[in-house]
Amino acid sequence: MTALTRRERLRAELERDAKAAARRIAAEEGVEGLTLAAVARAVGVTPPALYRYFNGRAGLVRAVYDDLTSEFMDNVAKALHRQDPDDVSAQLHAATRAVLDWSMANKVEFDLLMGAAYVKIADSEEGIPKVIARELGGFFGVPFARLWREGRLVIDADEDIDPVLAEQLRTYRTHVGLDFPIGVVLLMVICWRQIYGLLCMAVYGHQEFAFDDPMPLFEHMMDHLLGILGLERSPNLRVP
Amino acid sequence: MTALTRRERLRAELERDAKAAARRIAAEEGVEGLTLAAVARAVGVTPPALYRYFNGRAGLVRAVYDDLTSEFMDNVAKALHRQDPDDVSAQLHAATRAVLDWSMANKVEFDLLMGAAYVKIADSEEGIPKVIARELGGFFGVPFARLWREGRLVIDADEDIDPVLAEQLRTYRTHVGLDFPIGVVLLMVICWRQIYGLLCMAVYGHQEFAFDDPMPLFEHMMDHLLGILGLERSPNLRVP
DNA sequence: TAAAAGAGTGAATACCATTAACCATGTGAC
DNA sequence: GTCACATGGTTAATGGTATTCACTCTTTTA
Repeated sequence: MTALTRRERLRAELERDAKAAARRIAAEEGVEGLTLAAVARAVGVTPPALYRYFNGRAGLVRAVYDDLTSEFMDNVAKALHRQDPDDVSAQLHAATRAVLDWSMANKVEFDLLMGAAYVKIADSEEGIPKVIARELGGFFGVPFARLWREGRLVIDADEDIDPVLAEQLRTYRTHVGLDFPIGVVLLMVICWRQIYGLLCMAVYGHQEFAFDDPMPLFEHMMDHLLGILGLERSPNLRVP
Repeated sequence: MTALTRRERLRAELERDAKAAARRIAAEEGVEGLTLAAVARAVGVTPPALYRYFNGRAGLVRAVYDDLTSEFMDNVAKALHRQDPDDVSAQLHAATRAVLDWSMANKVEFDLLMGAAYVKIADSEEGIPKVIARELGGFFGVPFARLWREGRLVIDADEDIDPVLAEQLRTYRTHVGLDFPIGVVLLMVICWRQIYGLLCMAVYGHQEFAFDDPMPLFEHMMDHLLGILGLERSPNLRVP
């Protein structure tokens, strides 16, 4: 079965433990509190030992980042697949809500994946990490493509879009691997702008003094966004 | 004239220099690279000397934060007052654009004022800093109040707003010191959500691979937002 | 003019990352 | 089974950071 040698097994275990500890420490202390020394203490080795597993502190953060990407995307995908396969409204609603729920429950992780901390990783020598924006774009592209095929979307004609913006939308479309008109891409970006704004507001808490709970604003926004897409709030939304 | 003693003058000078150095270092190295030691080197003293001026590193960051708040608000106010006093469209457009321009030109500073780094300041023992969201809300409240008085706005009636959301909007209204219906407040929040989303997207660069220049999306958004408010893009917009 | 207040220094402590030299042990070839 | 080698850990050293404390020098002021 497991053709793993003792060494390989121990290595895999320590790597798993170290990443788990790193994730926990980051969540508790913030990314800046995620230190090699703390992780080393948590797993019972000396700090230099971790250099056999990660490329220094930057590599550790990068490893956490990679894990988070899968966790996040899995989460969103699960929320979507919990819905009726023909209920696009429920799919979009649930997936978007999953993004918000995960982000609120994992604020530090959000900062790493989709916020300010990302910039610092991208700048490091660890190479440009998988860009979540791309994956998420491709993910949400599926229901948008369906809506487009079904002729539900009211979009701008190519020639009505500012040429510079049109070029950017085409670049986006290529990178994310979509194949519908840039008017649809524009619609996606318009939706994402609002979702992302709400996310950052909620996670970074700049208006926490009034909007302590983001759900009312979220639901209000979803009604609006679904409306833009010619949809109505689904009566069959399934939330965990 | 200057009833300042020699000591007071020297102190004021060093404090000014230290904050200027801190601002420069933060912009170049990021907030995490803003160290007491670096500032001490820049102004030619030893690190402990700075404890006579700031409450440790947290106090230094806080001092920079406070300076940035004024700089930012001045900037936005100037952009607004450059416009025709009766051209609300131009005022809103220019003020919003000033927010974007400043943020793009001062990404680290944006992170401190309106992004993730703020959270860490707010959490520190330095006390809750002036909340920029409040000041900005009060600022943009003026043109909104005018539009409301002029009867241009199409808003939801109080009873059509979800009760929980309505309560949050009332709290926001109170804290920011506005006096129009919560439907107008909701309109402000809807606009801000989009603006803030665009800002974070542009500053944190998650979609930089396609939207390297945020201006086309910004102008597209402004047309939309002005439309929501029953306005048109002003032909007399004055940008610096 | 002498006491008090203020502003800086140097030393000490305690974190942190990172590298280098070194040692123990598991692995695999023979 | 034995032995060379790769692997994964150690300690020690370097250098960066914040922070506190004791001390000195200087300016202010009573």
